[in-house]
Order: sequence, then C-alpha cells, then structure tokens
Amino acid sequence: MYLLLEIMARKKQYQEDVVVEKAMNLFWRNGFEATSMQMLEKEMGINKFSIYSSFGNKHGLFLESLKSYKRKVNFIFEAFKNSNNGIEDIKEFFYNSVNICKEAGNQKGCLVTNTYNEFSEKEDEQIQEQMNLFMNNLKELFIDKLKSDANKEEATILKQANYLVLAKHGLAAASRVNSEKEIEDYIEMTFQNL
Amino acid sequence: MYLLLEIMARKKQYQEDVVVEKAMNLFWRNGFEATSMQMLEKEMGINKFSIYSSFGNKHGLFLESLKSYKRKVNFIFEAFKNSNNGIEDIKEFFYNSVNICKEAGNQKGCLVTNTYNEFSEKEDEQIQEQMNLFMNNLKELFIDKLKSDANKEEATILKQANYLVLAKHGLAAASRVNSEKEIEDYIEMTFQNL
DNA sequence: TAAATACCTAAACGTTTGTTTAGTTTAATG
DNA sequence: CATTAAACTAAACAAACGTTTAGGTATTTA
Repeated sequence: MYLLLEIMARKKQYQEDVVVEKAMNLFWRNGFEATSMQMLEKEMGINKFSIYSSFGNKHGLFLESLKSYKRKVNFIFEAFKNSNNGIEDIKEFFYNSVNICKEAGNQKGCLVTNTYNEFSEKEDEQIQEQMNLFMNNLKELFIDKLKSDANKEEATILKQANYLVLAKHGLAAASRVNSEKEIEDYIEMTFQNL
Repeated sequence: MYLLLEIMARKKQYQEDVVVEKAMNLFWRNGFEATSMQMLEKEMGINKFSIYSSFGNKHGLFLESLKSYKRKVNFIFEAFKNSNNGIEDIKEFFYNSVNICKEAGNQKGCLVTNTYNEFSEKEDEQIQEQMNLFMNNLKELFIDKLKSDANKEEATILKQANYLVLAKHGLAAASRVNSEKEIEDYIEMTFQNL
C-alpha cells in the first residue's frame, strides 16, 4: 500500500518541457481560443489523454506555455541586465524583442502582448497575474536603466518608463503587420524623445 | 408571375443599420471568434433567421459591422480634415481616438486595430482589404498634415507619417489596458520631436 | 375580404469544441 | 517470471458552434 508511490511502472515517452514548448509555439501563432486540442495533439505529438494527465486542461497547458515563453525569451533580459550602456541598452532590447516577434519568418508578435489583448476583456485571474508580473518586471528594468542618467528627475523617469512600456506594447502589435524598415524607423524615432 | 417583385407582403420589424450597430458593439468588445450567433441574436434583438436573411452569414455581418464602425468614427476624420493647425490636429486626432477606444467605461480598443490583430494570421481577403483601406487612408491624412510644414523634406514626412501610424496602432492596443494618465503622457511624448 | 408572400419563431442540422472513460500495452519491481 | 500500476490508444461524451429548414404569423395588394 505505502510503497505504491515508489513503484515506477512505465516512463513517459515524452518530456513535458519539450511538448510544452511545441504547444507554446502553436498558441503564439494562433492565440488561445483559435488553438484547438486537435491541433495541439498533432503539434505536440502526444495524445489528448497525455495532455490532460500532464497539464490538467487546455487552460493549464496555456499557463505552462506562458512560462515556457518566458524561459525562451529570458536570454534577452539577461543580456539587458548585464549591460551598462543606459538608454542604448533599452534600444537594443527593443530590437531583440522585434527579432523574436518575427521569428522564422512568421509574424507572431509577442505572446505576452497577444495574450494581453485576447484576455483583456475576460476575467481570468491566473492569466492577469502572469501578465501583470511580466509588465511590472519590464517597467522596473526600464526604470533602473533610466536612473543611470543622474541628471533625470524621478518624475521624468517614471514618465519615460511608462512611455517605453507602451511603445514596446505597440511595437509588438505592429511587428505582426509592418515591414522591418518601418519598424526600424519607428524604434529610432521613439528613442529620439528620450 | 412578373408582379411578385412589386408586392410587399410584410415589412421588416427592424432596421438593418440599427441592428448592425448593435452587432458592431458586440464584435468590438469581444472580437469576431469570441462573439457567437447566440450572443448576436440577443444583442441585436432579432432571430438567427433574420440575421442570415439580411447579412448572409456571420462573416457578412462582421463586414457590415466594420462599415458601421467607420460611419461611427467618421466625425473624427471630418473634424481632422476641416482643421488647419498642422501637427496639432494630429495630436487632437489621437486624443479623440483614445476617447472612442474607452467608450462608456469599457476598454474595447479600436475595432480596426483589434481586427487587424485577430485576422493577421488568417488569410481573409475581404477583411484585409478593409484594413488596408483604413490604414492607407490614415497614412495619407497624416502626410497631408505633415506637409503643412514647408520646411520638412519628403523623406522625413514619410518617416514621420509611418511613425504616427504605428504609434496610433500601439495606442489603440494600450488604451485597452492602461490608465488615462499613462495614455496622456504617452501621447505628449510621442509628439515631442515632430 | 381573400390571396399572396415576406417575415418571424423555433427546432434541428452536421461539425467541432474541450473533456472523460474504457480497454490495451509497456516496463519496473518482488 | 508474475504482478502491478502507470502510460498509451481510441472511442465516446455532452455542449456549443455556425447554418438551414419547416411551419405559423402578419401585412400588403387586388
């Protein structure tokens, strides 16, 4: 009776983090609603039963996909934190973000921004929490960088940080429909205002 | 036999442009996919049969809703065209746009931008055509205004017009999740260097 | 008032949705 | 090698989707 937990009968034939990343790519391209379990089965290469036993339901799988996305883009944030060129780092961050948005020729935008838009009218606490976490974190990072200019007042810093978050938001949306040249012009002009 | 077309048996108990506006508001709030025929029936106050006989199908109703949206926001464009304060007019246009986006306390964004996002991955010629029409028209209007400054070079004008279209795009997305104060700061900063 | 026909109600259509369940296969343990 | 339990396959589930159809109602014209 008590030993049951220790008995391994058969190992999973897939790694959860591997199939989650595949699911994430599908959600990224199509959004939550427009991605069906049938599509997920095919893309992930495992059966519906396996999906449900590993992630509970579609919603749980989506939450795990968001985490997978964060892991995927984490290297940008690391590079961002480890550099010390002030505002220039933020611009670099913007360019890196756009490159991810246009990954592999697809115009998928940013999964977080897409999710923000798709869920903004719904009331989903778990998703909202993930979103707020992401956005607040981003804002804090911008504030830190802006503080490297000692001449700036606190109020100016907050205003500029907010400006940058919105610009990033808009950029992610624009990256789905605009050309590379248009995006580049947009970024350059955005930073002329700082 | 030949007179059948002239005989009016019973008049419609609804006006098409009236129920379309109601449908438009629902699409505006929820997007195309997330709005079901059941919801539309309830909101429009007419039966499914009536919807199908008037608009063909859900897609046809959505296209009519887009046109209804254009009629609704048209007064902003008229005010924009009839004023002669150059760049200041564009800023005014941005503020007016945001006010519509936040209509009645709801944070619905801009129907065109929302649609742009929802349909960007699909291949829907009719929708794409409507979108491009709207966006190109907007860009042309911006270009006209920017030309009122005779000192500006042609290349600068094009670059700035493009910048403004993307900013408008981002603003519409941001208006769904950001506060009025944040939006205002964002607009002011956007126009700082034009 | 009677005939004609467009409109409306309401039920049903076939798919597809997310989710569950029963039955089979696989592999680790005693 | 037999036992055991987890992981697999595949079929079925109810509910909701967009769409269609049949039958009753209402109103205009002659």
